Amino acid sequence: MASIKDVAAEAGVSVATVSRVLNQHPSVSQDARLRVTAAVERLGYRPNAVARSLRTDQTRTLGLVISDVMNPYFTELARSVEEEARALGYSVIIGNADERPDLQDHHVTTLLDRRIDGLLVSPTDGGSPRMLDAARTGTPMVFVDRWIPGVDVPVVRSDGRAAVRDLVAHLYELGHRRLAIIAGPAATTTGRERVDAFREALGAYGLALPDAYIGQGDFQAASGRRVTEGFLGLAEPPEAVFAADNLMALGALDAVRARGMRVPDDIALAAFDDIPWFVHTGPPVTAIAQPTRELGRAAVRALVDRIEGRTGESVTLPARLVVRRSCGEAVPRDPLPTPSVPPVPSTPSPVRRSTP
Amino acid sequence: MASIKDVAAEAGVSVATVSRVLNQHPSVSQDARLRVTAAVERLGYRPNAVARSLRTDQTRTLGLVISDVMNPYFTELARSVEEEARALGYSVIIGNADERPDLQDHHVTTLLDRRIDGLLVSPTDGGSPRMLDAARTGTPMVFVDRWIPGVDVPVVRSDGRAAVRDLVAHLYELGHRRLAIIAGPAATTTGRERVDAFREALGAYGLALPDAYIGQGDFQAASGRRVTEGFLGLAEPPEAVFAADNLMALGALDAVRARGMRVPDDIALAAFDDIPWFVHTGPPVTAIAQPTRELGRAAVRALVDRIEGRTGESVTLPARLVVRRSCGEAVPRDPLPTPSVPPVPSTPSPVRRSTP
DNA sequence: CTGAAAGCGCTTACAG
DNA sequence: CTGAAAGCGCTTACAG
Repeated sequence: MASIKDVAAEAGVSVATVSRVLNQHPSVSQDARLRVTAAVERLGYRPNAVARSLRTDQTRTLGLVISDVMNPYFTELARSVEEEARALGYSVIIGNADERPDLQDHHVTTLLDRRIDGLLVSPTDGGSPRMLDAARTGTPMVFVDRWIPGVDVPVVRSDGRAAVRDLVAHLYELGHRRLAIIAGPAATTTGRERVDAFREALGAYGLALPDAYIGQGDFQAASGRRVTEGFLGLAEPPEAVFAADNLMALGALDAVRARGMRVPDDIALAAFDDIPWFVHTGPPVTAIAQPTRELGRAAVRALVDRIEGRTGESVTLPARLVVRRSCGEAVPRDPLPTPSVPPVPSTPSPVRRSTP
Repeated sequence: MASIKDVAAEAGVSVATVSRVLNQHPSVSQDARLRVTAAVERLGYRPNAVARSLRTDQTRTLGLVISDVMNPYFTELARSVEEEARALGYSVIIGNADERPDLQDHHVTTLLDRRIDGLLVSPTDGGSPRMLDAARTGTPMVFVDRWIPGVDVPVVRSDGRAAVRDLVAHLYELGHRRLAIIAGPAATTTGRERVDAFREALGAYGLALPDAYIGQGDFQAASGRRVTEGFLGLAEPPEAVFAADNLMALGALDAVRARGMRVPDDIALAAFDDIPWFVHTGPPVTAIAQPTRELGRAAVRALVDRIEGRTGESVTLPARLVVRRSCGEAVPRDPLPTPSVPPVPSTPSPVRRSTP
């Protein structure tokens, strides 16, 4: 592969001049510029980003450590992160933690070894020593979706409290009183917050959230199935189940189906995180939608701000309820599919019905 | 961040010795080794992968350019690629082409600039000049899923011909005679092959595939919707529609639903590529499942073989039909979810019914 | 406007 | 077994 030396020789100038042309340095003669660009063209030369990084001490690369790529919510987040990063002139390297702290650690280490300019993390747990260390030693860093309390890093996330209140109101209105939740890992903020928000919303209706109605999941489908089986085996099973993410809702559907029961006739179901498939499940699933694209964008902007010496602030965007038929609403049909990424609503927490 | 010099100073040896310890070079005294490892520990030193890459001319990184991350099939492929790469000591950088040739080109260029050791590509089109160039100039490369004819690069893919035959047999058996297909882009091999296989299978039953029953899609949901609307508007609409990927099947479901019609009562539907959600759609969708994990694994192995100077051969694995209810089968219920990634069957093309 | 030279953080023959 | 030195491909003060 041609190097800058080859280009210099071909153009009859020094490598310094070639470098200047490549980096649009102003003080290069028109003549030199022309000869260099011609030589670059002839040789099909492309600068070696590795060498450039070593010299400039910047890789123009962002690391994104995500909890689980197979989760459509995170896939979409990753996509929007890459999009915004590209627009700002950065590449992104994705590390998939698969909800495993050890894997998360592996990726943080690898990314840091590669000297990425900044790190975007959706932590799987309380934070590995290496990650905490990176935060402390000044690696530009931003948390997305989930965060670690007590660590001084901006957080870009959405607030689902109002949407959870709307969901509980919706369930209450439909006559459901025994409401259960499939929680995420207590080690994650989203795992804890969604339970808290749910409990608080129930409280407003004078409803309790007994321990038996809090199932411990891990954000993976299998745990949703397991927890739901437990719920269905109770002497007094819940009338409605709220899954704290879309994969556990999938597992819940599996469990209900395996029992030969039906949603919403036998049990109501709702999920945190809306995804395109929820429009097409049997029945379509009522869900709380996050402004995923906007979260990804905001996270990248905050991180790049930090990298480039600007402030880079935390951002919280509202989530909103999307009502479908899985909680028992008496709606005959769902005529139009809901777009998976609706625009951010202007009002704090509008309840949107996918059936006009 | 501590450099190798700091470690050398701390341990009282030369950087050469530090490097030898780091790379487990045998000829280092026990004493030196101990002092170095202690110094590394104390300083929290991590070697700079950028510098190492520049020196050794290898990045231990694979590039993966994928047609569309939001497509669950490719997400799963990417996941298994990363898994296998990690097992072999490589990282992977994913570039999402979003089915856009210009984006594909952008990622290929970026990846090459970063001097990745090898490239895994699922081409979105006939191949950009830069990619073809990379293949010609000897960048280790392997095609996955899709490939470009005439380019001397190993191909790892699955063969869906037998499964498509099984699908047509299934549709025929259920009484369907007017069969249509939502095709992928003609610029992709999978786009062309699936139509060919379908046409060939129809021929075996004396059935034709008229032009009006070949809808041109682009592997994205919107095109599946558009094409299906066209089918439904025909004087003589098809009785069954075969979508060449899962996203277009999603779009087809949208279109049918928007018309106030139902699957399979009004029209049968089947898809290429099986995904976990197909178990839960209304109705569960009959699909052709690829051994996705195995494809990812095989692709990485072939690529690493090439990188490390071994041969690296093409691999073709069979796809298989998974029958559910979307084609009209008289099956009352689907008691157990189909695993999204079943083991590779030993027989060439077993028809698997998800309902025993 | 231009070039020679130093240096980014490593690895690795080479000599001892 | 060990170290001094060269060199990977760039960028960038510094001098002219």
